[in-house]
Amino acid sequence: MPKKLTIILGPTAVGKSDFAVRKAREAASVIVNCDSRQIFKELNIGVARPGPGQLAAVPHYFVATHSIFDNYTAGKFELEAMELLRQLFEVHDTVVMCGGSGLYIDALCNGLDDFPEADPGLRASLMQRLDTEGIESLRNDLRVLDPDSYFTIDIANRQRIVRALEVTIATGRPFSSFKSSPAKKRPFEIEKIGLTRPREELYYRIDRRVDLMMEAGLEEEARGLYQYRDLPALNTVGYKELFGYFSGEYDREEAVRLIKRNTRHYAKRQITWWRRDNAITWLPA
RNA sequence: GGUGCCAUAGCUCAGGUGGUAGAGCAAAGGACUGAAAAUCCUUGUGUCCCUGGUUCAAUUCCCGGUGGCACCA
Repeated sequence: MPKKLTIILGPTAVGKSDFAVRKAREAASVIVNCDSRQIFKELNIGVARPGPGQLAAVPHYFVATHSIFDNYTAGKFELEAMELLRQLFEVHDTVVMCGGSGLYIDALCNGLDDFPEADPGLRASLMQRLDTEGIESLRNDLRVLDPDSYFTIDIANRQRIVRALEVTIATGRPFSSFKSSPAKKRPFEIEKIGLTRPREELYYRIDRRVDLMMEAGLEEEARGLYQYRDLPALNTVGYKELFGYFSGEYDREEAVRLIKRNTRHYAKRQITWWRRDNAITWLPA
């Protein structure tokens, strides 16, 4: 029996979770989350984690299973999700995956290139240099150490420069030399279903959902995490804006406005990411 | 009813002594290989309320409308 992974994707607040639950029940199967924030047990309200009803209806994996202190990455997700799927396909012919993290989905479907483990302290020191010496200094290093990357990656993007440098320095091999592997072959069929809604409707749902999150106690949840606000995992829409309110940069109303706006921007970026993927079957939600 | 002020981008408003206009916010488009709900790049979207007049030319000046606000009745 051929195994099939059905991936439910689409912009935030489009209605993926409910759709995935229906899909999983039809197939008497389970749901594997591929949302980079719902995976954290410390984040609940602000990341619209599946509710008790949804969790009871269908077994969910990778929901609230990891910690914001773990330094999670797309690479780890690829490995862990592949191992999980291997186990699940021993029991099921179909598995449903649901989530909005485009990079995680691509990592799972096509695989990331196999970069060796990087030194964890290296990024911190590069970030330090970014602060003290400026981005131009790191650019110059990259131009010398890995000219190919220097001319191909987005030179205005700090994260890209730091990433290329950290791999190059840690391994002694240019970052660019790791890339270009063909897509990895997966031992199962992949079906991608993208959910869509008219932009106006999607934005209305986002605004309403943010209001509901605030009513549900998002402020308290964020307040409890304020002390950890520098963790990468807390650089997250719904939390970072409240942190700004807590630190006195603006009032609560402004924080809510920013959450709504940034969620809309996020949805737009997701739409852009998937627009180029013609393996997706698009359905109205 | 009278008088005054206002009418410009999706919103709040600048501006031009006549040559079709620009800020903030909002928004739109794009990129993306271990931070990805991250990070980065690009873009002003407009009957300047309507009609008529003056003028080579009116969004700008003038007459008259319409709508809004304020004050007086």
